Amino acid sequence: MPSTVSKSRKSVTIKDVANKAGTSIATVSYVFSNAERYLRPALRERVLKAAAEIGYVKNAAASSIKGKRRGILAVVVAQFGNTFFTRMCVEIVSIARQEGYVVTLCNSDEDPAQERIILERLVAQRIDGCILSPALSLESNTALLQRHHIPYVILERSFPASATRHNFVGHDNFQSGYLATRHLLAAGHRRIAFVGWDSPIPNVCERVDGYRAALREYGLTDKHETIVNGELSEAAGWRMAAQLTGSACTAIVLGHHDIAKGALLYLQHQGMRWPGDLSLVVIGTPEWAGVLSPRLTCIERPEHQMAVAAASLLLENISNPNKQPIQRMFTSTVIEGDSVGKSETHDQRRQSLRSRTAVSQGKASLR
Amino acid sequence: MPSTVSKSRKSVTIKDVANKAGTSIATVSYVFSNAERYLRPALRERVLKAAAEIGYVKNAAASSIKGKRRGILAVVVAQFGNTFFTRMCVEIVSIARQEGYVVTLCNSDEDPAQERIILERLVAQRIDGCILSPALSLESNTALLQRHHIPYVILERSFPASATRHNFVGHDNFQSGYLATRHLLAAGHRRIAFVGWDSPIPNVCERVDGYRAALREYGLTDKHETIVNGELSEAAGWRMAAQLTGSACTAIVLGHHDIAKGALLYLQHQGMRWPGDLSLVVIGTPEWAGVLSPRLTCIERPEHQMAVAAASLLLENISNPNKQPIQRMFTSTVIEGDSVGKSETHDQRRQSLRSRTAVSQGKASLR
DNA sequence: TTGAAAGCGCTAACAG
DNA sequence: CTGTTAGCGCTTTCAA
Repeated sequence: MPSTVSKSRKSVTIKDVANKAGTSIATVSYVFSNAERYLRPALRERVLKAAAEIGYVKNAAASSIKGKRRGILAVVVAQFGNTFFTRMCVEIVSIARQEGYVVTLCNSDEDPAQERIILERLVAQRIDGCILSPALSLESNTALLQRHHIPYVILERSFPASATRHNFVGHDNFQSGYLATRHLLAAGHRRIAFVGWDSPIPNVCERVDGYRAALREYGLTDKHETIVNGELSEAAGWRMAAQLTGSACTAIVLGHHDIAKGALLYLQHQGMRWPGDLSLVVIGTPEWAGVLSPRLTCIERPEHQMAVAAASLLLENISNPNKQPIQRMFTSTVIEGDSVGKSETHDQRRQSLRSRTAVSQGKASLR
Repeated sequence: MPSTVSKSRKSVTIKDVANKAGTSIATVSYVFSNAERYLRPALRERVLKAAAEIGYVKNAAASSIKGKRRGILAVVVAQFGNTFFTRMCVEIVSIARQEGYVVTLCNSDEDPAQERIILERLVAQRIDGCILSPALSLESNTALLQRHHIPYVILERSFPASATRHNFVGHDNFQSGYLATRHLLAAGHRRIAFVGWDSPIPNVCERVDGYRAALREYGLTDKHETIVNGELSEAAGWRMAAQLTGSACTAIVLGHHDIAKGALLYLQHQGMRWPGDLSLVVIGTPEWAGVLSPRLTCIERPEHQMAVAAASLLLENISNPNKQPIQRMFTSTVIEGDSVGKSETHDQRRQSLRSRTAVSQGKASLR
């Protein structure tokens, strides 16, 4: 794979600049990498001028093998097309640039083996740091980063066990599932389905746990649970929605936006309307949620805060590699749309509300 | 900015492997970078084993200063959040990985100065090649790449003048505007508005030209043109849609999906329905186009083909730097939704159709 | 069949 | 104040 590059002409080096400016390569090096060192302003100018004339740009690769930082960060995600990650990437890239880094974005496509290859390639590049959203809870991949002393922060996908050994930034999946469900419960719904994603990563399970916890809080047992899972695709969403139409459910928590899209398509296909025929809450904020009419009620994860936190944490760890790893967990909020209607079990609801703590975000907006 | 990195422990090098395996660094180097050179299988094995044990990974940066390729490609786009570019990026990254490259994605945010900084940083990294979607038709930025002999291909954003001097992959913006408009004309509409983006890049103008050409083909003069432009934002889309409601227009070509979103929001806010009150065609394929009901009719750009073409062209140019630059232009297609209805000027339309060439894609789907 | 040694472009003591 | 010089990790003659 690594073949020789047939450079037509050699690229201009520090030596060329030195010749042109009539000085030594050391001086040129100082001009470009050591602001402290005092140089006669005239000399400095001469070097700069010479460099500009012949178009010199310092070779960061050569510089890095002498112990200087590389100027490259990496972000490795499992679902690059997922807007949740895309948005965070945009943010991270922009923060990194302000600090003088370029960032390499990689997509493991939910495949741990791919992830391994990518990480090895990144280690080969001796990147300065890495933000990783692991495809699976594979400790062996983070071990690789550790062995090469590459600072990293785990984003969103968590390691159940040894959490405190890693820097971590994520959002509370349990709380997302809980919030979505409570929102529907507060609107009076008692038969609520959860449409999820049959995944090896823990995130989804946590959302289901949140769903369950909310039901329990309203005194509902597992007889009231309706949980369907499928693979992560629109087609699966369509299928699962179809599966649900026979059921007694009056509301659905859509656990992932891709699945939500398929489900919605099915509902429209069947001529069903929301919130009339079915109340809906989706976990995530797909672009289309606000364009649909009636608008969808969403659970918004704090993408911006998470991106900022991940980037800062990484940058801190680069400047101080001995820093203790820390974990930061963010919570989601309800973005009210018009897809949640009052259920017929209206009276029950009022009782519920009275007997419990205030459910501020649970106010259903009725269109 | 480029500060020293305080490496806690030095990373493992070729020398460590040589020691461990009881051989010379030359041999280790051959094992890892020259498959041709014959080595006693036993020795090769010994080296491999030693390397695995101490976790050696070749330093690509050091390797590159001896003339080996870097293993890094870059993609620089002007609107990273734009799904059109995001989708192509995903594709390009995946092709590049198969060839052993990691890719650095950068976002110039439509700012030529940012683009300049980014490109300088990439040159400093001595990347092997670059796919660039320029913020503006700034030749000076491509000149930088040329001076450093970095192969590149221009993506989508074209240089009007010296086109043949660059590798180029793009789609025909004129044709997109034309197709959208003709689709509406064929459905009988005669008062068609074009909602565009007031941009310095030529793409948008080309779309408007296509719009005009289609009108002319149907015998309509500039008195029938309604063109509104604003900045590139949802808010502007909303405003422009508002501006249009008073007009006599029965159909709108939405020139960009961000603007389309704002416009749609406005129409919904006003309680207007499509295609009943207004027929719509959007240039681009936003995710939400298929979720809306009725679905939006879209002009789809061949993102996949473009990404493949750009990546292959770049890879070809890397292996053969003296290759003549080539230009590849792709065309769009109509994705029929249900947002185009027959206009009242139905009779005019039939006449038009008879007197002209067949307008195959112009078949309106009536819901 | 292998290894010694001369660099690649750059940095940083250390002299002058 | 500036330049000489010894490497950084790796590749590649060239000699053994």
